[in-house]
Amino acid sequence: MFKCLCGASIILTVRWRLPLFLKRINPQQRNLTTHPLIEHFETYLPFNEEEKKLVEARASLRKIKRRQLILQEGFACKHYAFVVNGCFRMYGVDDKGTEHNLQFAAENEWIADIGSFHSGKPSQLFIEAVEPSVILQIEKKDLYFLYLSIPKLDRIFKVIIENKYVDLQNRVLQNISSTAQQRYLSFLEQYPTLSLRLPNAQIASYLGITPEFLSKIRKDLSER
Amino acid sequence: MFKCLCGASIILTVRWRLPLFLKRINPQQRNLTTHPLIEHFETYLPFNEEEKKLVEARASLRKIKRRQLILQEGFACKHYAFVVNGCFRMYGVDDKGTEHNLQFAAENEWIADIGSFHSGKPSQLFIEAVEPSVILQIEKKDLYFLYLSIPKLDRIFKVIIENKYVDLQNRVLQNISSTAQQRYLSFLEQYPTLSLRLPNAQIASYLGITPEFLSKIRKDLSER
DNA sequence: CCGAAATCTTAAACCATATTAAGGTTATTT
DNA sequence: AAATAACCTTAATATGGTTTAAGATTTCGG
Repeated sequence: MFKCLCGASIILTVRWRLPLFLKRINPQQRNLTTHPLIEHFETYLPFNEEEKKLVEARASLRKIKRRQLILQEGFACKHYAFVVNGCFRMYGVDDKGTEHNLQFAAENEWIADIGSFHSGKPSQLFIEAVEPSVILQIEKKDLYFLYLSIPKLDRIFKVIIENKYVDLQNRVLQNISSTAQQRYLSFLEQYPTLSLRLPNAQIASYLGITPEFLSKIRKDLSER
Repeated sequence: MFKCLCGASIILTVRWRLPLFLKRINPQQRNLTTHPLIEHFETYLPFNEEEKKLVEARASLRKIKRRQLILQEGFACKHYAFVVNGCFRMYGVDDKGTEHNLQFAAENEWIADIGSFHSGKPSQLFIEAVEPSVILQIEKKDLYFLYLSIPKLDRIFKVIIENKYVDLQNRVLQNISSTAQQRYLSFLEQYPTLSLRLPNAQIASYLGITPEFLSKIRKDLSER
């Protein structure tokens, strides 16, 4: 039940009300009895009532339109964003103006430019909603406060980022050792639902190839 | 002075004696008054005497020969290794038998297959000493004990891995957006000392190119 | 429901990098 | 110091992937 090292079981309480527009966006997909962030944290370790209140008070809900940016190159990354609903991409732009997708984040995932967030320096990256989305965002001072008042959050975020690190490392290994076709096939395998939600051009950008070449790969694959 | 959020200053005590062979390997490079791991941790947060003893009791020093493996594909990764002296590479092997370097780790860096370490599952990776080296290694049960008895270690390792994550993310961005020449130049810039210690073939493998092509890149660069 | 915008596909020419094979140089071991 | 192993370079050929340009299809906003 828990993603890390704790056997105790949890009793969920009905306390938090999801705004209407959230239900409209995706009415059936989510259990509406708990605050999404608490639900997320409790997949790692249990939280008591006081801790839950601390978290809820410092996370603010925000609705994001398709194509809206929540981080722009040149600005510091001010928030950690937890995706309640929808999907985002984080990308960099090279000198020719071409975008390169570094990461996608859908429901129950975090997205932020971690380096810029902690250093306060201008980011080199963009984060854009690829679907109409809802996030819970936490400001730096609030997250730091939460780390101090709920020490197990250090543990939880350590585990979260360890898992992201492992994924990223596998991606690097793939990038330096496989052909584009192999990378595309493992993307489909690793992110089957994402691959249906995203335009192919976005997937191509993530794989480090042109949309044209992905098109060719898809043709080759379908002809077998 | 500290790498994270704490202003207090530290008083170093002379308590730990480095074995002779370590001084032989690299006599002048390191301050010999403190245990290397404590020194490392205290660049993040200060440790009291009791905490230092806990850490020292659970880290074991190990001397590794050049080309010796400290992790092999098919075995679980049993230790977190902190490099006191020397240099390691972590690599995967593809179906053709070609090795692909994922990461190097020199003095004061950690190296482990984090996924395999936590899951206990067989690793797909190798970790090999590229120089005669000395490490301090911590077993899983000891590290988990330390996490429980010294909670700030959660914080410290969270920050360590956040930094590694940011580096890795930059590498992914480079891989999907730059030519091999650009990647080689930024490798030289980012790791100037490593680039002198490593054989070019190892650097090529890290960059995801063949040694022959790196050779051509170096020729092109020298002809300008 | 329409028009505009975004997305997907095809194909030819071109470029970056791999492969193969060979010879030359530098370290390590004995 | 010699022998061996590891490492580096060169060059010809082959391949994976890009570029460009154009047309076809789908999606979205009004």
